[in-house]
Amino acid sequence: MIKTRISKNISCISCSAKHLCLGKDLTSPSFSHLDQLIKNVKLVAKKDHIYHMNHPLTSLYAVHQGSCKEYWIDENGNECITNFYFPGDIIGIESVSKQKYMFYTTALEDMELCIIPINDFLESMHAFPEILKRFLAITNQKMQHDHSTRTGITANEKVSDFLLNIARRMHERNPGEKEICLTMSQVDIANFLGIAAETINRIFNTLKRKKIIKLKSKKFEVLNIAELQKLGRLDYTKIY
Amino acid sequence: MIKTRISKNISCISCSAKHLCLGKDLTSPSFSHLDQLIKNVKLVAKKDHIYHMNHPLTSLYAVHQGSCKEYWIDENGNECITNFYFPGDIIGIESVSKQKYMFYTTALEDMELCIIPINDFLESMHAFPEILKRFLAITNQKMQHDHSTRTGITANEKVSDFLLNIARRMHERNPGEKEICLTMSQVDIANFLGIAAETINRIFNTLKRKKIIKLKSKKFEVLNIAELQKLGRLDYTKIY
DNA sequence: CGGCATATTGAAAACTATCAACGGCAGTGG
DNA sequence: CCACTGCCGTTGATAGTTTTCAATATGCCG
Repeated sequence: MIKTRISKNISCISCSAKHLCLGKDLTSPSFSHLDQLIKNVKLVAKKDHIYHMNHPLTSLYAVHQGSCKEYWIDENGNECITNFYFPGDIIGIESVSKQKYMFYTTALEDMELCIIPINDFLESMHAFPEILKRFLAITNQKMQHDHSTRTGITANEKVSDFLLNIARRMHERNPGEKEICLTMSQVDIANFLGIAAETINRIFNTLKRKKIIKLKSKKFEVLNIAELQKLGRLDYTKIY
Repeated sequence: MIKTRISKNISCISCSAKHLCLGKDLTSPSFSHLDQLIKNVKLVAKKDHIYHMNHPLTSLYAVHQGSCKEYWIDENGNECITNFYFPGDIIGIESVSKQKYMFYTTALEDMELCIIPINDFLESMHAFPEILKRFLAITNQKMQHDHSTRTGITANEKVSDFLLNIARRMHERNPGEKEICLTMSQVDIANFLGIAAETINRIFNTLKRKKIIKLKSKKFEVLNIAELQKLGRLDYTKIY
């Protein structure tokens, strides 16, 4: 198993997520600058923290490989999951202006994260309008995404929207692959959606019975996307 | 009653919401620039639209006076309210990068809105690092705010968090006044929180019976803030 | 003074959480 | 290598919450 540590050498140019990440839409000088900004990779072992809530914000991270969950702890000690992140996602954005991390983030599997030093990055936005524009776009996209994960009202709607959200994001990252690995547990999904884990499990079973999804252990696949959208509540025209 | 129209002459310098709005923390050259950027005020009558979903984004708006609701319409024709805005709030932020409004917004009462032409404003961010910094701070604040309105799970938690949210924002705007005017209807609150209007009404009555709030017609007041926070779920350390 | 939107209340139905028990699987340590 | 342990997923029964439906006030605006 890998240990959490810092490693060197990484390149945006050869990254498989560059069509989603910070570098998207950047032209030559901006892109090169960004590529040079990211010098180090942080390796994080499954279950380890990427950062802790209230710690000073030193960098944003771009997920290069793996997945993680973002959460806070309520007054009763419950883990309240706020987001899941996958390759190409930037984590820490909501924490920039307070200069401290607003949440905890832990790896759901062994991860590789590109370190984006925050001060260098803020300077880059001033120097390169394209980078500013891209950052605003990512921020906007995050606002829309975070909103879209909270549209469902009933448990059925929430679960349907959640599965479609995951399926869509995985499709962006690997269009050829229909089978998705759900790296988070059902308990994690329950905490994220604010419903009981048993309810999640029962809805999964119903969806399996209706042949709308396939799910075995962590292996997940949407079989009938139209039907799943009908069960959900999300306005898909707003996302694409 | 006022008609929806454009009016002239407005000044950030004398605005009562300048400690909350775009101009907050700006020093002399940036502040003056911002002040000059905002040339016109849009007057919107109660129930009229400020903008329509999917229309091209021409400007952001700063609420100068009044309040409004932001919403979209789901596939069944239900109005899904995503936010309420009050003086000093900037509306349209989530729509910047797509260059079209992502939601409908209508006035809950007669309003005065400062028009922030989007192209001029984007240029200002390049020219004045302070304005960029302030915009990033507002964007961050919005992300945190939008998140904080979605932490509650049970109906009681949602209503408690909602009332505290409103009370806190009104206190920022008018610290001396304990009595708050709830400009939105109970049906609006229901649509916003994703629970039935009858449930809202019953929880309001329970809170009144317990002397935690006072509520008569639109006039609202928190009588026991500590108790209301206990009923809610929000982590208040993250907001202040 | 209507007429319509909003607020209120009760009763029943639907939904979801909770509690409890069990099976399977993976990682740990002997 | 195997037994042990703990986490995760599964299922049923029950309790609790919330929605829905229906009927009745209340209040505001023209």
